[in-house]
Amino acid sequence: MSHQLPEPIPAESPAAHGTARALRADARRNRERVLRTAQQLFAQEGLGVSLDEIARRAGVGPGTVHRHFPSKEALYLAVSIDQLERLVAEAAALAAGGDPAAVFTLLSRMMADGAENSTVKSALTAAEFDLRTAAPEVATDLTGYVTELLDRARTAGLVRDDVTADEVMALVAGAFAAIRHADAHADPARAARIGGIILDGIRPRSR
Amino acid sequence: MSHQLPEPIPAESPAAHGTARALRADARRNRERVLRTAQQLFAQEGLGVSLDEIARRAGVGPGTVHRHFPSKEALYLAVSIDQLERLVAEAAALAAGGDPAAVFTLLSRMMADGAENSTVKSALTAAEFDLRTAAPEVATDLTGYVTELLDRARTAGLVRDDVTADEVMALVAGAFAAIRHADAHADPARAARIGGIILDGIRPRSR
Amino acid sequence: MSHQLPEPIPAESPAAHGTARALRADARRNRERVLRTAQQLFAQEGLGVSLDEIARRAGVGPGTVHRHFPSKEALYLAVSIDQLERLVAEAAALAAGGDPAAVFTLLSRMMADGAENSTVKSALTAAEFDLRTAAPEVATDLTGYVTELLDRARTAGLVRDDVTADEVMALVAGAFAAIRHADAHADPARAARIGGIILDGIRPRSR
Amino acid sequence: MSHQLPEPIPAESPAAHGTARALRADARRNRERVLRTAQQLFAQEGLGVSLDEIARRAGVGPGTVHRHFPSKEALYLAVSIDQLERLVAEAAALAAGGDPAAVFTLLSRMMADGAENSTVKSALTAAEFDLRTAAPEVATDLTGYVTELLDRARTAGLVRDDVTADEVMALVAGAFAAIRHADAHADPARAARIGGIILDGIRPRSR
DNA sequence: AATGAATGAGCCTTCATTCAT
DNA sequence: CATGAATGAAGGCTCATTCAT
Repeated sequence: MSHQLPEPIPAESPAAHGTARALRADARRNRERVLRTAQQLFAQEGLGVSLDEIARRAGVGPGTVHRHFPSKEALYLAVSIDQLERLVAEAAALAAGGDPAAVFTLLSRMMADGAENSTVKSALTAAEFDLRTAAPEVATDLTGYVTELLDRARTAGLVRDDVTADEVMALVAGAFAAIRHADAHADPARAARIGGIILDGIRPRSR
Repeated sequence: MSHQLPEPIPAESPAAHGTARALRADARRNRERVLRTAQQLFAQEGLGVSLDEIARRAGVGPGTVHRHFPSKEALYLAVSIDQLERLVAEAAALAAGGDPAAVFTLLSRMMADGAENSTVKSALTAAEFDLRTAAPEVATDLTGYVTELLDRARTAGLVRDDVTADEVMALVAGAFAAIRHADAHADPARAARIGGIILDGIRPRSR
Repeated sequence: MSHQLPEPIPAESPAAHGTARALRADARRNRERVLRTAQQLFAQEGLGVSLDEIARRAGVGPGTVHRHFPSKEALYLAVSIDQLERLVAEAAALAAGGDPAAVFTLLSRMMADGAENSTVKSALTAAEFDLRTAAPEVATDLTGYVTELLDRARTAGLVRDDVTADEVMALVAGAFAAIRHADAHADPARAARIGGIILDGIRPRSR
Repeated sequence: MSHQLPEPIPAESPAAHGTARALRADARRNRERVLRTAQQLFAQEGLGVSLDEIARRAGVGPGTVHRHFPSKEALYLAVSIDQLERLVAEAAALAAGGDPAAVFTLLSRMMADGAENSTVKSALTAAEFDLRTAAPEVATDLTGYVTELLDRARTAGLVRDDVTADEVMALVAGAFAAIRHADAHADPARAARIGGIILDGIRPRSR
C-alpha cells in the first residue's frame, strides 16, 4: 500500500494517446514476469542465479530487468518486499478476527510458507542484503501485527510472559532453517512437527 | 645420505636457540593461519568471500591457499570439519560424565558456538557443499553422541518422548538462524534466551 | 507486437540513411574480427595465446570473445572449421571441372594456404582438440573430394597406385610443417619447391 | 662434444675431498633423471607438462629441476640438444662409411626417431623456443653431415640435382608431421610408407 | 646440493552493469 | 521502452620461479 512503485503520475502524463498506455501495460506485465521468475529462481537456487538467467526465463532481455530493477540487490529486495506484503495482508486479516490463538495460526503459516519457499526465509533472515534498512515500513507493519496478536495471546494466557515479538520473528526464521536443515521441505508432517516444537517453546510452562 | 637436514655449520650458527627449527613448522603455521582466516571470513561474510581475499588477510599468496586446500570447497570443508571435531570432543566429554541433563549443556554450547561463529551453523546446515557426504564420520559421530545423550535425558524424563536426534540437530541449526536473525550475536543474554525457548520446546509438557 | 523493432518515430528520425541499420551487423563484425584475430594469432603463436590477448588485439573485451565463442576450444574449432570450409569449397569447384590433374592443383593450394597460415595445418593436424570429432562433416567432405580427385588422377596414370587419400592428407600436413620449418612462409618460390618435392613423391615412378 | 655442460673445471676444483665427489655423482644422476623424464613427458604430452610433474616423476623436488635447468626453456633446449647430439653421432658414423645411399639411411632413421618420439620433431621444428639460436653448433654439425651425405648421393645420381640440405631437413620435419597426422606412430609399416613417399620425392625423376 | 613451500602473474571464465540501436 | 551486445572487474585455479631451511 504505502509501497507503490514510482509511477510518473498517470493522470498528468503528457502522452495520453493509446500507444503509450499499451506500452505501459506491457511494461507492467514484464515487471511482474521478472518479479515472479526471480522469486522462483531465488527460492530454488539461491542468490547465486545470474540476472541473465532470470531474464532468459522471464522471456525478456537483460536490459529490461535492469530497467525495472536497477541492481541485483534492488530485485532481491523487491522480491522480498512482495512476499512480506502478502504476510502483512494475512496478519491484518487475522488481527481483524477475534481469535486469541491467532498468533499461532500466523506463525504456522509463516513457517509453512518458508518451508515451501525459502525466499521468504531469506527475505526475513535478510542475510545478504539489508531488508530492514531498505523497506523499513513493511517490516514494521508485520512486526506491528505480530506484536498485537502476541499481546492478545498473552492476555489469554497462551504464551509466555517473557517473549517479545522480535524474538518470535527470530524464531520463525529459525524454524525455516531447522526445517530446511532437516530436509523437511517436502515432508509437511515433519515440517509441522519441527515448527510445532518451536511454537511449544513460546507457550507458557503449564502449571 | 644426501637427504640429511642441511645444517649450516652448527658451531658457527648465529642463532642456535630453539626458534631456528622451523620450515615444516612454517608450513603448518601457514595452513593454520589460512584455516583460521577462512573461518573468520566465512563466518562474517559467508561463502561469498574470495580466496584471494582470504589469502591477502592471512598474509600469504593465493597459491599457498591452494597448496593447502586445493579448492574452495576443500577449504570450506576443512573449516567445517575442524569445528565439528571440536563439538564432537565436547560431546564425548559430556557423554563420559553422568549428568542426565547433559544434552542441554551440549545443545546450549552448540548454540553459543553458532551465535559466535556462524560457520558452525553453515557447517551443520551444509547448504552449499555437502558435509555429510565429504566427512560422514564426524557428522555421524556427533549425531551418535547427541542420540546417546538424548536417550539418557529421555529416560530421566527430561525431554519429550517424540523428539528425535535429527530433529534436535535441526533445531540447533534453527537456533543459529534465529539468533543471527535477532542480531543477538553480540548479546549473549539475548542469544541464551532465544536458545532457551527452543530448548524448552523439546522438554516434556509438564504435568 | 511488443517485440517489434523499436523504430524511433521514423518520420522525425534525424538519420534516415542506410548506414543506420547496424547493431546486429556490429555483432557480426565483432565476431568476424575476433575470428580473424584468433586465426592470425593461433597461426603466429600457436594455441598458447591467451584469450585476453586475442580480445585485446581484436579491440574487444574478454567477455565479447566469450559471448561469441564460449570456450577456447570453441574458438579454435570455429577458426579451423572456417578454414576447412574454404578448402572444401575449392575442392568442390575443382571436382566440378574435368582436369585429371586437379588433385595437384588442390594439394598445391592447400600447401600454399598452410604456408601462409599455419592454422590450417593445425586444423588438419588437429593435435590438441579433436576436429574430427567436433566437425566430422567438414572433414569428411574434404576427404571425400580428395578421394574423388585422387581416383581420377590415378585412372589417368598421374599418381602412384599405392597411395591413399589419408596418406595424401597426411602429406599435406607434412608439407605445412616442412615449409614452416624451412621458414619458407614468406618465400613462395621456396615453399612451392618444397611442396613440389612432396607432390613428386606421389607421382608414379615414371616409365 | 663441443657442447659439454658448464663444469667448474674438475681438475682445479678447490674441494677435492671424497664427499664432494660423491655429491657431484648424485647431482649428475639427478640431472640425467630429470633430462630423461622430461624427454619422455615432452614427447608424450607436449610442452604443456608442468615442471612440477616432471620433478615428481623424476623423483626429485622442483627446486632440483631448477638448479640444473634454470628455466623451462633451458630444460627444453637441453632435451632437444641431447637428441640432436645422438643424431649427429649417427650421421658421423654414416659419413665415415662409404655408402653413397647413406643419406637415405640417415633420413629414414631420423624419421623413425621422430615417429617414435615427437620431441625430436619439436626439437627440429623448434616451433616454440628457438633451437637454432640457442645451440647453433649442434644444428650446424647435423646440417654439415647431411650436406656431406647429400652431396655424395647426388654425385652417385641418387638424388635430384636441385634439392638442398636445408630442404631435406625441412622434409624430415614434414615427415614427422605427416606420420603424426596419420596417427601412424604405432604402425611402423605405415610410417615407413609415408616416409618413403617423401624420400621418393627427392630421388631423381627416372629417365 | 636438495627440498618443497611460497610466491604471484596470468589463464579461462562468469556476470552485473552499461549502452548503442 | 525493449533489446541484447559489449564491457571489464573479479573469481577460482595453475604453474614457472624463488627462497628459506
